[in-house]
Amino acid sequence: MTENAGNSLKRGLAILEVFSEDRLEWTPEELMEKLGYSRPTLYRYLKTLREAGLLSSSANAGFTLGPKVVEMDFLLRKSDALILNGQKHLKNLTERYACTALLVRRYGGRILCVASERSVANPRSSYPRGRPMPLGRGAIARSLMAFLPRRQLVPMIERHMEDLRSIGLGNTVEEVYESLRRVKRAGYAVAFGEVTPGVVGIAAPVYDAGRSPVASVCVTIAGHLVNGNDIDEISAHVRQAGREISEALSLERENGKVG
Amino acid sequence: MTENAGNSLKRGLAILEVFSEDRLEWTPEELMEKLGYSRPTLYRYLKTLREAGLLSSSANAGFTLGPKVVEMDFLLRKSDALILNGQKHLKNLTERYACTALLVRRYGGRILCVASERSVANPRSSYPRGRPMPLGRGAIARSLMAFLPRRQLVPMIERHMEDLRSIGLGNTVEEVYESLRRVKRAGYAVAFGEVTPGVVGIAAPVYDAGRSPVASVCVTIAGHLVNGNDIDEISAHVRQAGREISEALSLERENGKVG
DNA sequence: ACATAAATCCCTAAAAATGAGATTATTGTT
DNA sequence: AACAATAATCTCATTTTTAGGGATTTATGT
Repeated sequence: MTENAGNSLKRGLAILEVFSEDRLEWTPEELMEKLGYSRPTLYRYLKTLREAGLLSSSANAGFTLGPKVVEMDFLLRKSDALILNGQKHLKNLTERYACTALLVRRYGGRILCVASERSVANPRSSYPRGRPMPLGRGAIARSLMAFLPRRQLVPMIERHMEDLRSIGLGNTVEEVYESLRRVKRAGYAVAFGEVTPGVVGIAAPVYDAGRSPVASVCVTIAGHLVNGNDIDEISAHVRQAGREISEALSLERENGKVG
Repeated sequence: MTENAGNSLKRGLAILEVFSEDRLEWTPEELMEKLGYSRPTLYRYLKTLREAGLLSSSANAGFTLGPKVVEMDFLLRKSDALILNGQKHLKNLTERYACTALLVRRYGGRILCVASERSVANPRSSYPRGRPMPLGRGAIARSLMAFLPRRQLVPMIERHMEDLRSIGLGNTVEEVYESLRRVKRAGYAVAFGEVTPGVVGIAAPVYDAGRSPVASVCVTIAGHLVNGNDIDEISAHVRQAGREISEALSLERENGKVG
């Protein structure tokens, strides 16, 4: 089904790709169907992946992701410069406002929350650590898109034109592009209830060393808690956090990784 | 260095194995040395793993684990029956006592915390989610070992004889075995400062369907907060939690996975 | 004990992996 | 800005795996 011809590592890893929020469990039969692998081949892959701890099979049920994932996640939290440098800024933000603060990383056409802190009991924001977020809507997505170079940006706009139009960013690619230019000039993005109804998102980009942002720092806060002035104040802090994290990242870069 | 001959999936996945808490970052050069792969081969693997999001490379630094790990961890949290069923029991325990409550899973010769809750500000216990725990010491390890069948147990005792002796479980394999039998009869394990000084651990096994426990539920609590009676009380709750989680797991098993 | 389904084994043609060495990017330096 | 040093990629012939049909074994349920 998928065309992963000729590369047994890739073919094996493709199995990990089929797990998603709506499909947390797969039987060998289903995997054969989905991936088009023959029975013995599939079983060979599954065996290897299970031995590596990446998959886990419980008798009656099918296969799920395995405990090695938990271990790797722990290691990642200890090694990801973005998380390590960003955490304290998230703390600052949640201490100052009744909000959820997120670090969202861009990778391979997606954006993904990698760290979050919150100072409100019932978080209306529905994107905990690890859940991929929509690309076409929300302050975070926009704070990343707006700062991309035109070459990367235009195709992305085209891909998400429908969403972008529906939130009123413009009806043509050029109009959207212009809207995003304004976001870029402002240095941050604000969204009112685009992702979660009633929740305001305020996001600013984080840079690594290059021209394109690698991540976004974002505050989500209940709409009824804030007015225009509050948003101005918060966004100043969010931008500041974005700048400081960026600086920390590029410093680390220069000196080579430290410790 | 490692003998992973003839299996490119295995060889590729072996790269993920070298990441550890003391070694969060690897350069290609180091990986070649460690794994004994040729330069082009290694780079091919790295490319594939990076494309899959499992690795991430930042220019100046080497390779680290990648964002896909975060995503998979999110999915795992949503699909692991142990976590799903156990979470509320952890909550119960932390609400009742000023403690940290853990779920620890056994896999491939290791034990690994997969979920934790805490009701104390500064957690003395040093094993957050994802960090592999020592096998030879601590209530958790013992609550898992004690319930293994002799065949599996004896070699494990031998492997960890040094630790086991140092905590006073016995000087010979037979003596340790007898001590563990007593733990089994009691139905739970208690440890005083074996893993973290000043911290008491109380753990009970969790079963899946078979004879050997698949996990352990554990409470760690500051030693100065508890006396003998408290420990009796807590351990009753911990055992109860273990039983209830086990029951939930085997029910799910019988009916096939539900959700 | 028996039937049914699930997982593994066996095998060889066909395809992919491998690595030495050359080549090309990338980065840092004067 | 040219250059040196390093890092990453490419080429290609050879060797090694891989893949998958079909048979077989093992597990599972009745």
